Parts: sequence; structure tokens; C-alpha cells
Amino acid sequence: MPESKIPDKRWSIDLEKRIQQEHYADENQYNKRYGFNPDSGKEIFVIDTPPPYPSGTWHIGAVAQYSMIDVIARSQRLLGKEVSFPWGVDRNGINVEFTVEKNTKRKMKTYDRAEFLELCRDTIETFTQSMRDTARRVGLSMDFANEYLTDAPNYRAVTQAIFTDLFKKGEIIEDLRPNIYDPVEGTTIADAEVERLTRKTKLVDVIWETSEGEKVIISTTRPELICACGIVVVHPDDKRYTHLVGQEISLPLEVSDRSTTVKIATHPSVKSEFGSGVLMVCSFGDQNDVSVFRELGLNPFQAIDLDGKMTKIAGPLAGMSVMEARASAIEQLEQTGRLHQIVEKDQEVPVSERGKNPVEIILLKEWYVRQTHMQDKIRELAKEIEFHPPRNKQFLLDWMDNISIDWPISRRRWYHTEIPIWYSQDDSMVVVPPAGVYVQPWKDAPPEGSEVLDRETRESRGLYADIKAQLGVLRGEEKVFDTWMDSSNSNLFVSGYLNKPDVFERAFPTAIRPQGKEIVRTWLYYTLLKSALLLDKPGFKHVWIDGLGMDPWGRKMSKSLGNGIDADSVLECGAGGKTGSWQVRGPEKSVKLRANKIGSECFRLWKACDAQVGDDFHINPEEIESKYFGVLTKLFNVARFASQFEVPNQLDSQPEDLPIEDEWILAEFHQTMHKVQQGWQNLDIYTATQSLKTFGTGILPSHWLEMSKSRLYDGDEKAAWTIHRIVRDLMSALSPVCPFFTHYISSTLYGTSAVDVRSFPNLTPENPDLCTLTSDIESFNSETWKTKKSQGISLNAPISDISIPENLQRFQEVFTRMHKLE
RNA sequence: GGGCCUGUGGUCUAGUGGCUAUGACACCGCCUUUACACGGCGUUGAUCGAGGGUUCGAGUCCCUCCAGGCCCA
Repeated sequence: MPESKIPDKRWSIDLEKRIQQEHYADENQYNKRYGFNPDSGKEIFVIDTPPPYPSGTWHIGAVAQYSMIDVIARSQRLLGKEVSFPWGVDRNGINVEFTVEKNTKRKMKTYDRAEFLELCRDTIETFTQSMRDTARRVGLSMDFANEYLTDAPNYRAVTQAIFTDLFKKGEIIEDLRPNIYDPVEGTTIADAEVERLTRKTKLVDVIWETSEGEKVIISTTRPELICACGIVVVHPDDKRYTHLVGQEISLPLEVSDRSTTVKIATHPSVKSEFGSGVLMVCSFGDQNDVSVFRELGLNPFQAIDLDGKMTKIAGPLAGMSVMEARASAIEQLEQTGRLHQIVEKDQEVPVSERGKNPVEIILLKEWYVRQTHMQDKIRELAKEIEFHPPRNKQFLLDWMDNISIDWPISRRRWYHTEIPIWYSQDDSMVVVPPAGVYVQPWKDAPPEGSEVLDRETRESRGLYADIKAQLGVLRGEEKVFDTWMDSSNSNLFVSGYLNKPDVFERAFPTAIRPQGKEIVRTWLYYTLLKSALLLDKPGFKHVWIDGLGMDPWGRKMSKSLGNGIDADSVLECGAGGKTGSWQVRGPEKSVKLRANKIGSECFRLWKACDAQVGDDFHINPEEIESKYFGVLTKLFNVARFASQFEVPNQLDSQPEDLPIEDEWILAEFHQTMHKVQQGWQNLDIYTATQSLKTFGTGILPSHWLEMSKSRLYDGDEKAAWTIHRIVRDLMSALSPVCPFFTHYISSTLYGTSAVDVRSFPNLTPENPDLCTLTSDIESFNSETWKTKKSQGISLNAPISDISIPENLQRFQEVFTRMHKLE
């Protein structure tokens, strides 16, 4: 056997790691390869990578998703585009605050603010480092040299500049409105941050009495809010209560500083079949109460304060927590004979996503981004965006249909971007910093270049430096932004907004937003809102929305279920000869999964091949190995086989007079490569990878290689040209999915790396006529193999009485040689 | 309760009105054939979630229902 240039017998995880380390070791070479050069003259393609939030472990489903974003980045480079694939880390937010609180067993507000921020920064930095390592281990070709952190001054300065800009335009306002509030964490939250948990709740039937002395039963789960009741309503069609409408009804509990009766009215939102069909509307039990108050123009009562305690209108309940007040209210109702009955009932309780605390709706002065007036506009702009898959656009549209209030963006927390504003002593004027400067108003004075504005009209009053004296003692804003205020600038930031205007002009709308479907209502929506408010443009050309990684049975992976699979364990499976095993809790019993080797290349190949974008995918290491490691082995061996034969000098110019079997396989190869090219152009990873896999593990080795083996062994240069041309281009076309694998093969065989190819390989000649023969060739071969087998003779033994079909006569010589026909 | 998505052999998957439903993995059987047993060849296996309708013809279009997932009330 001629010498092979590839010493290893098969692809291994150790080889993979060696190549990977070489790849990342030389920073200059890495940057040359994958860095972003906006002046290259090529078409700019900016990817708005989701900046991951470091929490200690990186979910394997997310890692799989990032590897597919990497496939997009690499395939766009392969198509000749100038790709910016930024590496950003989202580090603002309440999660790290919780982690620090938990680790130190001290609540945030017991700390000095600056000290607490430092603890957060240190904690998030250790988490960030492990994330950087995993990003490399899975082969991401991101611009690590220009890492951005959302908690860094340069990023926060952009968020603050955008705030100031939108404030001046009147798109950001301050107002006293009902807000969803987490009393335990002491902060406002947005609609999108609320989730619902099923809990047992007491549904209390309370006996009320009208001014005419009639007894009416009203069911409620919130008896402690009786003190904030503004009106009692029934459905307009409910005949049972028509006669009550317009009467006064007395509150069944003692209250202070307010009237003790309310009116009875009608409202279509009442469900007549719920309880007695009579509803008390309080400020604020739920969102419906908010809209009834607004519709009827009622003045809301403040029943709960910022600490989650009842206010003085609650009379004897004042000062109690909500839960205490509820128990006490029930007790008092019972004592006064106003309690009809109590029923235990399952109820969906709104809680905060981060803290899982029941939330309240209370009146607060907060900052808002106006959004209700923008819905039609965003819908219009979104028509210019191509969604992948198109049906996932529905998540966005559904969310937008449900938007009824503005977006509250201020939070009473610390490890977030500060709201960049100072108030004059008389509160009539505000000071805002110039664009590009990061400020912390809770501790700093306004920087040079700050501007003074009228707080109401937002008109400029001049530079702060000039009229400082008129403002009195300044009060710096202590509140911070919702983290989505930062993340929703990511597309602007990575496209060069404010920092590189010349690049931004060419790079916006950002080429693509890849993300998971679970954050359509937050990240995608808020980004589109920002882009529309600031620039009146769609934020993106493409939005690519993938499904979520589930356990092998299709359930969400979670700590409580015990069905999680650690990303590193899959990527390291097989390294140093160590196999992997996973104990995973199944629907019925615990299951042990085992695999010998997976690694990043196999993992990526699996994700690329196994599921179309947009659907949830099941993650099972056993399946990943059994379905896809063999594919790598096969391709590896095709290349190893090819490497025995000398590489012709002129791989780009096809030799004259190729024999028919070479013409045929090149025609097939053309068809495959054409499909692959279209796949990469359409961001269709699945089709591109499937085509490569089918060709490279099927028709090429099983049919053409068997046809051409003897010619190759005889030193036929045309056969060598054909196989090397195909292997080389195949590696280039596959490089987005398996960068290290294809890098190794291509640089070993051809001295150039597949990952450095910057234009899709020139297609070999098209020949549709020859392609039509393919299935006949395949069936002739398998018929012949079958015949030999049924005759009990070995496949390389001669055989007689086989006739070649009419349409394959041109292949007579090939088939005769291949099958030893006599 | 409402909305959206999904439902094709054991598992995953192709299919966008037209011959007998694609392929992969697994299973089973055979084969140590000089790149690969982490291989090769072959076989078995799906009334396309259920029912109804439109049509000459339905996995594909429409309706109802069922199951799962996501979102919302």
C-alpha cells in the first residue's frame, strides 16, 4: 500500500483537541483568520450574537445553538463576505446580585453600594472565564480580541446615550403609573419578566351589604385589598343584578382616610359564571383592575407600599405584610359574620421570573419607553425582515398583539446601567451627560459637556457648566435600567452605532439576529422597538429563531428534574481515552447514558444534520455518537485513502478526456455542491450539511471509489485528480460545520486550510444527463453485489452472465473492471 | 379558557396535490473485499395522531377531535 499522509487511523477527540489548541494559540494568526476588517471591500455581514449571561454553567442546548451561529459565521465567510462575529457577554442584572447575596448571606441593601458592585464584578468575572473556555472548546470563531461586556463603561455609555437621545425625543417619559412590583426584591419589573405558578389559594366568599340593605356575595382571592376597592361591577347582561346597578355598597372591612362605600356598575370584563358573578375592583389586584380603573377614570388607592406592607387606608391591617393582612382580613370577616364560605382553589399566581415572589401592582413614579404607539410601525418594518423559519415570526406578532402598556425601564437595583440623569433642587430641571461618557449619578457629579433640560418640556436650558448655580443642590438618580435596556442595543453596538459611524452606515440593518424562541418577546421585541424609535428602520435583515434543547424525552432540562446534561462532559467525551456516562432522570426511572467519543466536531455535525432550525431538539449523547461519529470516521478514511495518491499540481483546471466514471462523479459533485452553496446562502444549515453527508459517505465511497480503485492503484493521474479535487472542495464546503476536522485534512493533504477559503469553490462541470444515470448505476452495482452474494462468491471474485443495461453501455469497461465481469 | 407551533417505521427525518412514501440510526441476517468492523452488503419494519370533507387523485388543502410543547388570560 502506498504511503498515507495521514498517520492516524481515525478521527479522535485527542487529535481534535490538539488541532483546536494550535488554532487558538497564535492570537495574530487567529485574528487574521477570523477578525473583522470593515475596509476589505467585501460585503459586510454583522452577526448580532446573543451575549450569554454567565451563571456558572452554560446550558448544552445554548452551546449547541451557538455552534450553529458559528456555522452561519463560517459559511458566510466561505461565501466571501466580511463577517463580524462578535463575542459579547451580558453581565448586568439581578442574577449576579442574587448570587452575591446568597454567597455572602447578606441582602444587597445592607451593603455600601460601591462595595456591592465590586463583589458582583468579581463574581461575574469568574463565571465569564469558564464561558470563554467553553466557547473555544466548541470551536466558535468569534472576535475574542474585541470582547464586549455589557457592564463595561464603553457599552453602558451607549445605553446611556440612547436613553438621553430618546428622552429628548419624548419617547422616554417619567410617570406615576401602576407598575408590577416585586416587594421582596424591592423593584419594579416589566410584563415580560412575570411568570405564573400554580398555587393553592383560598377563594373567599364575602357578604357585602348595599345601602338598601340587600346582601350580596362577592368572591375574591384578595380580601386584604377590600380597602383599595374603587367600584363593584357586574356583567351588563346579568339579569340577577340589574336592579343593583347604580346603588352604593358598603365595604365589609374597616378602612381609614377614604369613603366606606363604593358604587355598583357594569363592566363587560366580568365573568358571570365566576363565583357569584359580582366583582370588586381594587387598585390593584390584577391587570384587569388596572384597565377598569383607567377606563372608568377612577382614582386609584395605594394599598401596598414599597416594602410590601399595607398602607394606612387598610385601617387595622395597616403595617402588615400582604399575607398577614389576608389572614387577618379573613379573621375579621368571620368575626363580623360577613364570611360566607372559603374554597381552596388552584390559582395561577403571577410571580417575578427571577425571584419567584408573588408580585403586586402598585403606583410608582418610574421611567418608561413609550411603545403602544409603535406597534403598527414595528409590524410594518418587520415585513422587511426575513425570518428563519418564517413561522417563528408568529411568536413576535402574538406578543405584540398583547402589548397594552408602555415599557417600564427603571429598576431599584444596583448592578445595572445607571439612569444617567440628575435633578435640580426644585425638581424642575434635569441634567444629562454628553453622548459617549459613562456616568454613575448616585455617586458622581455631571461630567464636562453635560446639558440642562426642562424636566417637563425637555427643552434645552444650556450647558450645565454655565448655569450650574441656578440648579441648587443636585440629586443624582439612584435607579438603574432594566437589563433589556442594555441588551436591546446589542445590534446597534456591534454594528458600530455612535462608535464607528462610517461602518454603521454600511452595516445597518444588522445582517442577522440569531436567537432562541424563548426570548422573542424580550430581546427581539425590545431590539426592534429601539431600532424603530431611534432610526425608523428594521433592526435586521434576517432573524434566525431556533428551538430549545430538551432532554432525550422532549422535556425542558432543569435542575429540579435532574435531567440536565453538562456541555463540557459531551465536548470532552473521548478525550484521553475517557468515555462519558450520564445519569439522567427519565419520565419513569433514572437512565444511564453512555458514549465513547463525541467532541466538538461530532456535536456540531449532529446539531447541523439532525434538526431543522426552529424546532425544539432532543439531546441524547448516545444518539449523537451512534448517528454521527461514524460519519466523521467515514470521511476521514476517504481522505486517508486519497492521501496515498499524489496530489496533481493543477487541481483547479480539469484534465482533458476524463473517463466516463470521473465525468459522472464530477457531475454528481456539481449537483451536491450547488445545493450546498444555496444552502449556505439561504442560512439553511440542515440542507447544506445533509447534502455533503449523503455525497461524502454514500455515492462517492460506495460507488465511485470502488469503480476507480484499481486505476488509482495503477497510478492513473486523472483518477487522482478527480479524487483530490473532490476531497479538497468537500472539505472546504464542510468547514463551517467541522472546522478542525476539515482544517486537519485539508492542510495535511493540500497545504492550505479549508477554514481559510474565502470564496465558495468553483463548481465542477454541470452535466444533468449523467446525473440521471445515477440511480441506475447504484442499482446495477447493488444488483451485482447481491448476485455475487447469493452465489456465495466473494465480492472481488470474477462473475459471468451479468448484462449491463442499455443506458449504461458507456460504463461497460468500468463495470467489467470493477466487478470482474466475464 | 384563548392563541400559536408540532404530530410520518423503535428513534430522528425528507416530503409544499400525482407512479408502489425519502433517508439515517437502531434491530436482524450475511461478509475479516489490500481507506474504513467506528467497515461493507442485504432484509424486516409506517393503514403518514384519529375521524370527516374538497378533489379524478390527499402525508400534502379544509373542518372537527386527540396528544405534546410554548405563550397568554
